[in-house]
Amino acid sequence: MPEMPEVEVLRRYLEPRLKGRRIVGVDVRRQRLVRPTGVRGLVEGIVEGTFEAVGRRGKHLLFEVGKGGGEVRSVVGHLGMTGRMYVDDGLAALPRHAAVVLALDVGRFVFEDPRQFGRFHLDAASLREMGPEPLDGVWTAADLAKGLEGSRQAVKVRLLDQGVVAGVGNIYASEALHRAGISPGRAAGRLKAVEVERLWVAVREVLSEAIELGQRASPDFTAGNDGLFYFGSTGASADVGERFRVYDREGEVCGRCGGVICRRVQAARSTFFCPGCQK
DNA sequence: CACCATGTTCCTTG
DNA sequence: CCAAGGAACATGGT
Repeated sequence: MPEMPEVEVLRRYLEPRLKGRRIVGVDVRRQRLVRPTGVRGLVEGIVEGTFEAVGRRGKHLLFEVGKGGGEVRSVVGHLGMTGRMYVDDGLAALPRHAAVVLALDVGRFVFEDPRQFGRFHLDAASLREMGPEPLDGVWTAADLAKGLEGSRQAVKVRLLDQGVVAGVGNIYASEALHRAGISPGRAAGRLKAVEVERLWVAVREVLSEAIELGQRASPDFTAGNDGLFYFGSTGASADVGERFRVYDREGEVCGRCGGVICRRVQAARSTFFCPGCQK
């Protein structure tokens, strides 16, 4: 469930449930997810530590674990495509693809990930080349212009580069371009200033509205259920149909211009757009 | 069986 | 150097 809005909603769910909890056991059940730190490094780094905060950087979660004496270790968590995290009372059976399970002084933290593209490690290097946060009040349209200028890459592909702006993924890239009325195949460096401005507004709106929707959806984080998930799940599924204006809507009518929504492939990912109102 | 999937990295080719 | 395309990772849904 991974783009920035879903990660942020998850962060808001996790932080109050983890803050102050002590880690009494670390059970790594899928070793590939703790690379490059490794099982021993992770266990030694956080066991007997206490969660002090849960932050976020782009699509990464940052678990601040205090080890006493003022020492703090940052666990970097990434959901990949299919990762989920929740806190429960530890009584239910673990999901089939449980990857990392933390026994807490009260309750249990579970990270599961069927495809195992996610990460849970102590390596901060993965955060270093990340671009600005889109909603932190610091990122400006001029910053976006700087990220696009000189690039002949398609603007849709450019938006997926986490160094341009952190947290935009395949769904919200399509959504933002539709909202801005910009065709996804345009060369990034050839957008006019007014178009960059529209895109900047659209990125921020699309992301912040998704966070609000996720907050309203009263997520149910039981083991087999994830109310934040995009499709086909229980929980917020009633809202899902209205969430996206173009994503996964090939052949449907565009709500803005009445045209037909198209799908094309860019950088081996599906892009959805309306040729009628995206120029 | 075929094809698709919210992410990221690596490799090859032009 | 840049851009694009493909494969890889591993599993599940339709």
